[in-house]
Amino acid sequence: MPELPEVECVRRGLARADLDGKAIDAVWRSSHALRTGAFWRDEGLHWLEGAHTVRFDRRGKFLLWVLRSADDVPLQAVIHLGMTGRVTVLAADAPLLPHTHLVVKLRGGPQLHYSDPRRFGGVHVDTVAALESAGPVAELGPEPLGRGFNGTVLHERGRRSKRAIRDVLLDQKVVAGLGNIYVSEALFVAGIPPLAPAAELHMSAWDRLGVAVREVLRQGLRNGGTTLRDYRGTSGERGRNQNALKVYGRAGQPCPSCGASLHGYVHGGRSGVMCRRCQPARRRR
DNA sequence: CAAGAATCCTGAATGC
DNA sequence: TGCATTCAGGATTCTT
Repeated sequence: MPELPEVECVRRGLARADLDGKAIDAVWRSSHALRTGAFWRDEGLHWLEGAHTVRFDRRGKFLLWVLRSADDVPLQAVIHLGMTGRVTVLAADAPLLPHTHLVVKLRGGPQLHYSDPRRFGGVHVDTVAALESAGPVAELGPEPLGRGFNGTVLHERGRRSKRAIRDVLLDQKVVAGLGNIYVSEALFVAGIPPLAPAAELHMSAWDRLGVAVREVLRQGLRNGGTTLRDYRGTSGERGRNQNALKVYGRAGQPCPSCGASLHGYVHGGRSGVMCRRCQPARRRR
């Protein structure tokens, strides 16, 4: 499941593909619906025709394709990869990947394909002006790898919550870009039990968490993202961070720190992994 | 307001 | 071997 490091790797792949300034010649859309709802619509897709790429940005788990329309209006294609979404840069004559839902043909040859077997992802094109005032990107919390993010920021945004700290970290309005994998990893690194109520954490725990969140995300980035099953980069390449995960996906295996058997759990319909000895409800003094 | 469940979806993994 | 069932989960929406 793509989280911040995976989406950032996709962004970097697109930035390296040298697409800036290339105009869009054609847009093809499959008949299968992608994510729908109050925000996600197909209506803006036609704006892509004739637009050209300015750059690729990212906010949390959202990939932002920054464009300028044919009549010079600033646009963004907001792309969420959901669970199985992939953005692939392909040559002009490349065949469609399975479950391709959007193909954008650029002048001079290259194509961008959006494929997504489970269709939990979405693509939404709108003016920058509209996107700044409404929609999921407008409501995101701070970037965990951004300047000034630390335990104090997390504490400020989460300390009043009675929810489990793991649920607070998964809340994109609290901090943008974390999912199941990196939350499990960060809580392990910080030595905090996932189900501890956020309001009961000491400041020292928030500080450790602020450091740990950045550490695990940076490691994910360095390793080209985590490919447990579906994630691929813009050339179809797998990440390598799955080999570096300390706890996620390793339930039943020995804790890399103390050797105790790692504990898999489900909470709020989402699974996680922890070490009961290294992440005790009450910390040893 | 918050916690939990249902919803969307397909392919891989598991069960018999 | 083959068919049926289960599971996976990000974000939203509904229910309690």
